[in-house]
Amino acid sequence: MNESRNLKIYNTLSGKKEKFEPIVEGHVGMYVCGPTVYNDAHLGNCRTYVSFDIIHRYFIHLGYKVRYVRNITDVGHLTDDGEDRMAKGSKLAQLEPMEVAQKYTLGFHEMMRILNTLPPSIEPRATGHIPEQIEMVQQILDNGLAYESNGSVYFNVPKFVAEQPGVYGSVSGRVIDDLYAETRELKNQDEKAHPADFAIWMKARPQDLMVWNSPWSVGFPGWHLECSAMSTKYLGKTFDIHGGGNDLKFPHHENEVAQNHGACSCSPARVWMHTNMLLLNNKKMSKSDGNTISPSELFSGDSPHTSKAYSPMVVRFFMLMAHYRSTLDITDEALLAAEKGYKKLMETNELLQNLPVNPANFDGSENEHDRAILSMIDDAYQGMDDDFNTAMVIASLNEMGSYVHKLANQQLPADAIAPWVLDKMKATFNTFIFEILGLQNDADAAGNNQVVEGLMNLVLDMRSQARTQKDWATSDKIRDALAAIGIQVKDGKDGVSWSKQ
RNA sequence: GGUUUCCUGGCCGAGUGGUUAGGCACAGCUCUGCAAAAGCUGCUACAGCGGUUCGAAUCCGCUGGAAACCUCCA
Repeated sequence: MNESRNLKIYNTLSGKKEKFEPIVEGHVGMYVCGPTVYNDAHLGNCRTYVSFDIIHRYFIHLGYKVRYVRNITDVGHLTDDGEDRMAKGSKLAQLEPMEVAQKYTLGFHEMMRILNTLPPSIEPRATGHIPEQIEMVQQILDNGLAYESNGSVYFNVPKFVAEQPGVYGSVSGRVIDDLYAETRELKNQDEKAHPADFAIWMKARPQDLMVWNSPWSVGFPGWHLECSAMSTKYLGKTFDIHGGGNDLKFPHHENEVAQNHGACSCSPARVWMHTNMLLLNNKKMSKSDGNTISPSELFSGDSPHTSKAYSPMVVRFFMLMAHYRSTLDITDEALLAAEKGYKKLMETNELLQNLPVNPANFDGSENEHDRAILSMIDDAYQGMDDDFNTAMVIASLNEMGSYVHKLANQQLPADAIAPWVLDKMKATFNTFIFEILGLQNDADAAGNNQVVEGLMNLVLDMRSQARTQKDWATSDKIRDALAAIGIQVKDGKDGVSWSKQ
């Protein structure tokens, strides 16, 4: 456990950054609302889960034992026409509902793997926790905070507000009176005692396919219940962190909190974290209104919004250049900038790891360069400690990168930096880039082929010979031919290197 | 209509009551057979108008603009 850290996290409940204090020393329990698997994962989902991946990774880095729970929603959400989403998708495709869920679950996992996110500790499915949800409905009924109406069960919001004041509205910052004033045309309004009430169990209609037996009717659980039931089951009644996208604050998270209170009179999570939206054309990306670019379109370049393909790691890096609580606008120009920045950082790290550490002629004193580098390392940690500010981390790494290049180019003598400081910088780079930011080096994957490596060495060796003989025609032909197939030759001071574009 | 958030240099994007974020682009230079690559240097902004303050881009107010939520959504 790294005792020196002073991690602060922005808590939606208080609207402030708070020092993180785990409930159980050395352990972190974190629940994040997962995807609904009735469609391909879209980039917005990816951003949220990349953001929480960083949080997950940093807790691990700090030495916490983390239980990270992220659910798969494979049932229970209604569409505008009142039909269960999963059922709708399955009817269109003539597939079993669970077949649809399985297909998109696998696709989601593949996308998470491509983006190099660590898997959660537990990934519970809503359909696998129907008994737990029924039990929770019963508890809420027993506590008098819900009522049955025509086979469905509704959460009694006004009663809850009266009995446990100050809770409802605390996540979304909504005022109760405003909520009550929003008398809209909603579904099943006639069954509800109050417009603000919401279903925790829905009686099925003939067209609903995914249904279960319950004490009240054959039906399915309410839209927010799964997270309440599953977080309680795996993390306890009160746990450290609950996260999700900004757009889930209301009604999803608000109702979730109400359900937990309604069941056990206790607050589910101490800290609520919300990630901000990914923007396209300066608007929220959204499946429903078509303002979207899919991950695969981004990776293949097959989109009207981009000029070329971007690798998953470039996309991940792009996301990390912004803070998770800020909106992030996707533009081709910004992606291009991220791609260059990513490649440069990777190359800088290669350069750094290959710098010789030479303690022999070091005089033992700590100089201004050492202090500057140590201060930058500290900045990187402070960035993470300040509500996971990855943008600050990247800035610090880039600043250190300037030193790396100066050393590599001998603009600074090799012994300008204390050996132990250089060692520490090497370790810091590796730790931050690969462990905490979770980046992978695309170049490793591309060049990790002995045949290619051998051929390139041969070709570049021939070019070097031609150059020694001032046979520019031959050397330029080799260079241009390689460029034509996307390989860039880089003539450096200490020899030739190459990279795939 | 209600609630909330945001408005930073050519672009993206951090941060802060007084001192260079960083990246990309651009310009100059170094290196180089030429080019590319790489490095160095430069480019110093904070929507507008008021107020608080010794001092505000940072706090407060107003105006303008944008977005999110209020309906499934990460």
